[in-house]
Amino acid sequence: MTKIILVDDHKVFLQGMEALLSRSEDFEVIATFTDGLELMRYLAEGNLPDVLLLDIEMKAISGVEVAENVLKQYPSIKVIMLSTYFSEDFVQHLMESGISGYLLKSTGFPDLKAAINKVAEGSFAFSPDVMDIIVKGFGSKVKTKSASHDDSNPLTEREIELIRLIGDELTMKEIAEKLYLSEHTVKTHRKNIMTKMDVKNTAGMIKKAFILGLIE
Amino acid sequence: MTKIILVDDHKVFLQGMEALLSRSEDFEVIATFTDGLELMRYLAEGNLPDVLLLDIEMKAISGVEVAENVLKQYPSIKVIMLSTYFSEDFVQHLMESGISGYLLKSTGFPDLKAAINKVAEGSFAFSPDVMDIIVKGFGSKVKTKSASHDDSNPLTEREIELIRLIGDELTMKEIAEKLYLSEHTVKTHRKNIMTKMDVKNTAGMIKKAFILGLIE
DNA sequence: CAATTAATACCACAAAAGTGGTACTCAGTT
DNA sequence: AACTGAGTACCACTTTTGTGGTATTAATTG
Repeated sequence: MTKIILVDDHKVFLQGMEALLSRSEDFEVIATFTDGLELMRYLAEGNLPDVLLLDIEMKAISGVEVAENVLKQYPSIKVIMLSTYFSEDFVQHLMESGISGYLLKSTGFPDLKAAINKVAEGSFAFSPDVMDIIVKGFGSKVKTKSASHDDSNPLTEREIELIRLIGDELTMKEIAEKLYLSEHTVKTHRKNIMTKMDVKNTAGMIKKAFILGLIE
Repeated sequence: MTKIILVDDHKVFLQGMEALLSRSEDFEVIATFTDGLELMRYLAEGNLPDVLLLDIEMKAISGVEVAENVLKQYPSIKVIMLSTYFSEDFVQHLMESGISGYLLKSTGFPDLKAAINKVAEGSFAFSPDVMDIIVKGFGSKVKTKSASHDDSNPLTEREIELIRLIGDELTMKEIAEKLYLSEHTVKTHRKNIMTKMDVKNTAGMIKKAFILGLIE
């Protein structure tokens, strides 16, 4: 019997998943949460699942942060990320943090069940598309370590704040006014953000921020 | 017994919803689809549901287009849109097309069931947050019809193509080269896109495109 | 056939974004 | 006490976006 916790900010999804998983004898959904903070509180009370299914796109705290915290504090918990999209560097970063799986939501339920079982047994489970990326990624990593960008990615809180304001269509000048900062400062932040995110322009930044669940 | 069709490109979500709905005597899920084209084909064969639950964010064809086609061709079908986000003008536009409901995925299953029932009876169902927007929106619509932007929104295929390329971080020049167009043309397209989408800059455009399921 | 829409192309100017630096301060860490 | 990371600030320069027009063509639709 595999004990599972589900986290996703879409309640219907959560309930649907619970219904599906509960039909199987192998799984027990011990709790569901719509945000990472509640989850952390629950874990702190000593309620530890075998597998944690974690949606990546969450508003309050991004799924990535939650995953990292959980893995650091409770290394015995197997974490499977669920996402609509995939992003190469992103998956790599998460793998270094120790996730056991990364599945796309376009995956069917049978595959999901199989994935949970594999992970519960200590193995790994990644969507085929994701596997491609991983394999390719690791190949290029060995060859061109230097060409690889800053993979100690973490955007600071301030930077994420900036990203959101940029997403709200504010210009650097407007952001500077709003935050009582110099326009120079804001431009520096944006510059750093783009370097960290490895994007070329605003379009890429906003798109990636969306994929990473940083905005909306 | 309400006949339901579900459309969402996340298979797990689809299967979860089906499981949940099937537990109730009131509902019968007659089919599920991961894209709009298959749905249209199925409807064309004469398989008509009472209620169509339609995810808005879909890659191939956006949920909005699907909704409009369905409503035009099969006015008897009640359409409920499911979305992660809401956007004022967007909801208004859809309402003019005749949708019966617009729910956020953060809605719980009980509310969803209630919504389906209401809609099946010929009523409407909108998430509370969405209601706020509608009420506010209609207020301002009466007052400042002129201030309201172009609500005959439809982006052309070419425009959507451009949006995707912009999202891929290409500049106007690069897009022009790629598409064998003059840079002027590309700029004109972008200008029109921004007017239609009612956004101020690239950041807004990409964000909205994401929300509308136009990219990724 | 007239009207509309999509796609194309051009112009000129203003406003931002993007590039590539340096550098200071404050907290927290080693 | 030295180091690091986050946040702040500045400079100079180039490129791209964004604004606000006009206009032609082909295709579609009323």
